[in-house]
Amino acid sequence: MSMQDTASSGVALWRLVADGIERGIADGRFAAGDKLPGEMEIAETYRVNRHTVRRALAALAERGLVRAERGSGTYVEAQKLAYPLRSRTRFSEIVGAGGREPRGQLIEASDDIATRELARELGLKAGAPLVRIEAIRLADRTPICVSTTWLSAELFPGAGAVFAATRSMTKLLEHYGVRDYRRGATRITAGIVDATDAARLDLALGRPILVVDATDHDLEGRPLMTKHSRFAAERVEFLVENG
Amino acid sequence: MSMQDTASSGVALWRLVADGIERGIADGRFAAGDKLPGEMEIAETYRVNRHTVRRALAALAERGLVRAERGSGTYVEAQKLAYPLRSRTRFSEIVGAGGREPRGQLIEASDDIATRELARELGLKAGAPLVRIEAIRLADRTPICVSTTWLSAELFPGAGAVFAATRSMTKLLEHYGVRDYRRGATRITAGIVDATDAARLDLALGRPILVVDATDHDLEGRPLMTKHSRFAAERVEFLVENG
DNA sequence: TGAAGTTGTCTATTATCATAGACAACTTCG
DNA sequence: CGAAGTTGTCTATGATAATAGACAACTTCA
Repeated sequence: MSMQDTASSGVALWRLVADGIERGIADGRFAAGDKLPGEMEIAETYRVNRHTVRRALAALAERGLVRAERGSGTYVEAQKLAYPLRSRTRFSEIVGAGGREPRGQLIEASDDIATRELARELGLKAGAPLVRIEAIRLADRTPICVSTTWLSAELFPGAGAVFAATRSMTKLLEHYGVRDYRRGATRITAGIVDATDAARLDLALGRPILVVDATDHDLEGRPLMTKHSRFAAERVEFLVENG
Repeated sequence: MSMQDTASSGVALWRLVADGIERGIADGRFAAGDKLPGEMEIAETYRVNRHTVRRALAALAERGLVRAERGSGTYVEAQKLAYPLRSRTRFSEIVGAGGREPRGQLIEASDDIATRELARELGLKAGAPLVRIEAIRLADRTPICVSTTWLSAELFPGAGAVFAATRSMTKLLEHYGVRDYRRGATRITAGIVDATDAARLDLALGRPILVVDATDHDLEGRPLMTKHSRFAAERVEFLVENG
């Protein structure tokens, strides 16, 4: 198989190889710390040139998923991010606990108007002015999730700019004097990634995603913000703790 | 966006455009007979060169999904294949009823050994010799499903060669003197396509598939063959008729 | 120490991807 | 008819994708 001698599918060969290896890591065939097969062996199993394998491994290494050691082999770096769903959920703490570096980045901030549903979640009237923040969160260099967050524009004026500077929801709330907050009910569903999120999460089109809807409250129970998050299903594992 | 000025994702631009249009057809934004937007307009919405759009449309036209009319426009040809699940289910009849030409093709035939589960379905002992047939079914030039079929090697010796010649399970059974057969219980689940099936079905990696497991019996209730089929979810719609 | 196996780097070639511009051929509609 | 809009075809250019072969640099292990 190659881009030259068969009808092209529009998907580069190295991407097929990279996806195959990533799937192997995701489903446990290659565990964290494991040594991958040699480049030659991978090339033979996929019936592909060794350079094509190297392109695939380079893409995975660039995301921190594998690490090559000259003369020795290529090793699996990452594992599924264990993501406990607790009342006090902080992305940075969860990622940091796994020894990885949390990062956040603003994609877009804009003004919005509360739908009836958003208003109910936030304890506002329908039509109330909102700030809508579209952000992506990464562990090391691997995108984990994209979130759409809505806050009251009256309570948090200029929230978009503050998030762009701090890159953290926790610090954003601190900026407005909120010292602590808790997560309310969380709804989890699954779906297929759309083209926009696929590009943001560096996911192949149509891969499964975990969809999480949740609203955070301050310690008095007043709603602060409501979120709609889409997680790359193959990179994260939710842990629900009973009790 | 282009292959040149951004980090490449390993998926060709024309494929993204083609997938977008096909999704539009699948979810009803473009109905059968509808005129698509002009090539220029599509190019603008995807921010892509017109030639790239033409490449995408050519791929869809080659599969019979759209039809271009010079000077007029490009029109949607296909619609989801309505696939009724009845006791007497024949792929060729279902496809023919929709005015499309059914095709079947052998991918691979090999000997196999009955697992406990396969043996139970076929009324054999575990370890009994089987013939395993891997086949793909198309409506016109669009792949609809890939099936793995197991038959008893003792009852149907050389079944692989017969299927390769006849390209039809019904004719294969006729060759061995089976004049009619009925479908037993059918189990339907969903999943994500793997790389092998994705290539066979001309599906993007990770797209949803409908997984059907079923066993066919002769009129006396003796099991003939058991199947494991994977349908491209976006091209087919199962109809379950009550009664 | 030395052989075998591994990743890293280099050159080279061919096909595909994407863009750009121009014009022909055709349909639709006023 | 004639203008506007559509698909079809041509040439051209630069960047990627994939293959092939060779050799260096390094690690592991007997």
